[in-house]
Amino acid sequence: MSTSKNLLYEKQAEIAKAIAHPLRIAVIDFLKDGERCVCDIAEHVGSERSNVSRHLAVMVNAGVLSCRKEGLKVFYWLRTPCVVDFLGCTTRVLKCQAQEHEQILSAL
Amino acid sequence: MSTSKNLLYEKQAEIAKAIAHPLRIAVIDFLKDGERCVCDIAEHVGSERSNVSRHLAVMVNAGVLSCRKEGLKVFYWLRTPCVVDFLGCTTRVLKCQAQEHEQILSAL
DNA sequence: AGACTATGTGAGTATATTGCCATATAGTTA
DNA sequence: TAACTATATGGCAATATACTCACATAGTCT
Repeated sequence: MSTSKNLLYEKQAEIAKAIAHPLRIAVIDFLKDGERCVCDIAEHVGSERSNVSRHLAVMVNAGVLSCRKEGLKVFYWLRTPCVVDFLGCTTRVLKCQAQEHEQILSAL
Repeated sequence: MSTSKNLLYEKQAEIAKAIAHPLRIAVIDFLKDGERCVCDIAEHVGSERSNVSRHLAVMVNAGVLSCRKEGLKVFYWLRTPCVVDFLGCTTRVLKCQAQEHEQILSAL
């Protein structure tokens, strides 16, 4: 495999890693309707602000989120809405798994 | 947030985690054209078979891949093609980042 | 200026992930 | 049966990640 391909895969993995956490997925799901401040996000996902702030930084760093300051608050939003589509893909995978389990059960 | 939602987010994160590795993304990209055996995958991504085997197991466990045995070989394939779309999403994120960097450069 | 609110960060601990080696397992072929 | 090939797995060391607490920073309001 070429070096440029490997570099691409690393970058893509970085983005996937930035999504691959229950709390961060909860944030993405919360932000699909528009921007929110840290305090609202923290309350919604039920975690400490310092913790949420760090998770948000990870996603901004990977290019998944953007943010803007307004007074005391910092608002975050999805920079590329297609990450929401990915959540749809994961539910498809889960449905696929559930169907298989059903088939196994009905064969018992 | 409800407990069922949290359970969903955890499952979704598990799937994202199963994708979030350069080698595993290389595998997904390789499998988009159809099933392949471990030895072919290992050669293509340029890594040890034992290592590749473990990564494949992670993805099967998460429901991203399926496999079948044929003689000595084990063939793996994408169980839900939409994970390939996710790779497209990551490249969109990267393009978005590149454009921003360009804008910054041209403003210097 | 001083009190207050929202957010970010350093440090430490706990836990998870990865890669490598050696070895086990399973199927093939002579 | 013995040698061989493909794949999987146990154990270990190195590294990365996550959470919590305390504290720092920055903006607001009186």
